Amino acid sequence: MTDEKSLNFLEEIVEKDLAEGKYKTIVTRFPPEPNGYLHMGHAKSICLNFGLALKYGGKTNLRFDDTNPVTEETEYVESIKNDIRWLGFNWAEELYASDYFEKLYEFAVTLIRKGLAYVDDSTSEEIAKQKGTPTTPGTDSPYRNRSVEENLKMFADMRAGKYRDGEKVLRAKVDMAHPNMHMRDPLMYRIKHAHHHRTGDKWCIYPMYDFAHGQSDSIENITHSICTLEFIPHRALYDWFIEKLEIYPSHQYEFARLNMTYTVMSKRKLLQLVNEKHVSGWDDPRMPTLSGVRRRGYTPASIREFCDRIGVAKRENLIDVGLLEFCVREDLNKTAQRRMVVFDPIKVVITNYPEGKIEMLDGENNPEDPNGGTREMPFSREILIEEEDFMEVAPKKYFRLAPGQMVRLKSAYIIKCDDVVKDGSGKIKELHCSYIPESKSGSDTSGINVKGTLHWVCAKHAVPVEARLYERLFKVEDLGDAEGDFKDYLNPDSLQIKTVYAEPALLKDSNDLRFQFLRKGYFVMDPDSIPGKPVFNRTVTLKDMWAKKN
RNA sequence: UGUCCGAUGGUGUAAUGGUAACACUGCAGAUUUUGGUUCUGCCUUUCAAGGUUCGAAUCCUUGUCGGACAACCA
Repeated sequence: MTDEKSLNFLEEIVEKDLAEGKYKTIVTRFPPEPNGYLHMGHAKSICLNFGLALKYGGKTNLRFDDTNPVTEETEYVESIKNDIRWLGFNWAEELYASDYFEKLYEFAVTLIRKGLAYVDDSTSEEIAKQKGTPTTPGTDSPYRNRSVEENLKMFADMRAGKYRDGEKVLRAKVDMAHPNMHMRDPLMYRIKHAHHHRTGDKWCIYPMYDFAHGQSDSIENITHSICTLEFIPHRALYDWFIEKLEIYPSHQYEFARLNMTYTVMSKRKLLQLVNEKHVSGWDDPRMPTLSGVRRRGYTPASIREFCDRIGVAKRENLIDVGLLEFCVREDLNKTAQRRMVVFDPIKVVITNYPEGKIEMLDGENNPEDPNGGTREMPFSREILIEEEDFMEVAPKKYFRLAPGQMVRLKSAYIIKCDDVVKDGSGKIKELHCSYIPESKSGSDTSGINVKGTLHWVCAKHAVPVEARLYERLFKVEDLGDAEGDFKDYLNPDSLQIKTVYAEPALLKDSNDLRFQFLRKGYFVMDPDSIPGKPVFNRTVTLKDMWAKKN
């Protein structure tokens, strides 16, 4: 292989570390907090962490960062595991920060003994005031110089439940004048008499992120701890705890999180959309959650490809959602079986076709796949075509049906439009056409060349199906840039539901749930489907040069 | 008005002192029983000013712009 792909900056670091013998093998981790559903931003992180280990022969742990019992639930643990597996990755070990609570407690005691941590009675408001501001130094807490013995005793009492929530905290003793706000005596432990999804009521003190994450990495011998840019200022603290504790030195590296056009990518905002019922749930096909894009019909391969194409760097970015759509079209074009479905039907009567005759025609399942096989579709005197495929007065480059004009019916015959039948109000009721018997698809001896090919369904055999057509959730490209409430920019037309008419094979001999509705887009069957009432979600439309120009 | 991070076509990402490239988008054309796919071509790029150097997107200085940081969240 000569198609050497250039390395991203993290791959460069890993290769350098490996080459220098710093590590024999690398260990990464994916550390979600089980307080919400995974989204495309997580997919980027998952592909990065698991991808790195896969590429360099290391391993990746799944570690739930469950240090805040108030917001975390087992339900989320299950959905997260499910999403990672769906994406196609396997973790080496399933771990929890809460597994380390006892160890973390010991670490805290160690720091107290070293005079590097103290129990503070200040209220949260007082502590906030002590912190100062980014441009002015903080001030020491009046409790900063308690004796080691007193701190040890009080910390033990905190654990023993002798205090109420918020009454005391454990703080690291670093430097209240540090230019980095995170180094101004950060909190290590807070009191929360809350039930934890794994440890139950065993604990009433819980470590903060900064006192849990790095140490958890260290315990697991994580070599490369990869997180997003906003943790850059935390790195000094991450290193400080590891240094003072003299434990395995994991290292933190930061990359820029994923932003996509026309959507939001924060758990908080996504939760809001769910709670305020702007969408049907976390798995609403318009959501950028993994459960949402899965239901929308995106394939794991297309998402992995997307994550590969967007790259990894440290600069802020806003990825065009069109790239995601490109990736799924690229995948589905090769794999999805073709079916014909008419959305806005207009009846065509083929006047020279025998009444009562039904012919079974063969149609390719997938022209991109030579082994894709064929399916049968009924053809008769009355068929349905798309309303927009006929124009009474056609512009110059219109290849579709118009009075006197000929088109090919896909996998069937060439027809010519002879008559437009209207009702009393002048509305078109049906089209009268004649077909060319010797133009049958596959054995065409007519010698006629037509420019346009239309999809169609047999009127008698058409199966009504519910189609859910999705557009972008928001009206503006860059939500980060938009003034005011992001919900003001919701696209009111992001979901359109309509009854459409499908060829019978859509519901019969199909062993896959993903299809290309010819000339319409890629669709996937929705779990809302019940026997006799199928529902299909539009994953993405086909590229349509004609529509774009008109 | 502090510390830290960043700045390359419309959007992303490369080029690691030696001809600024790849993908997506856009535009034009060819092929096509999907106005799809495929193929071809084109458009468009180094934040600014100084400096180092034979040579700078890359190194140095200053500036400009964007972002992060003051939750008992992660």
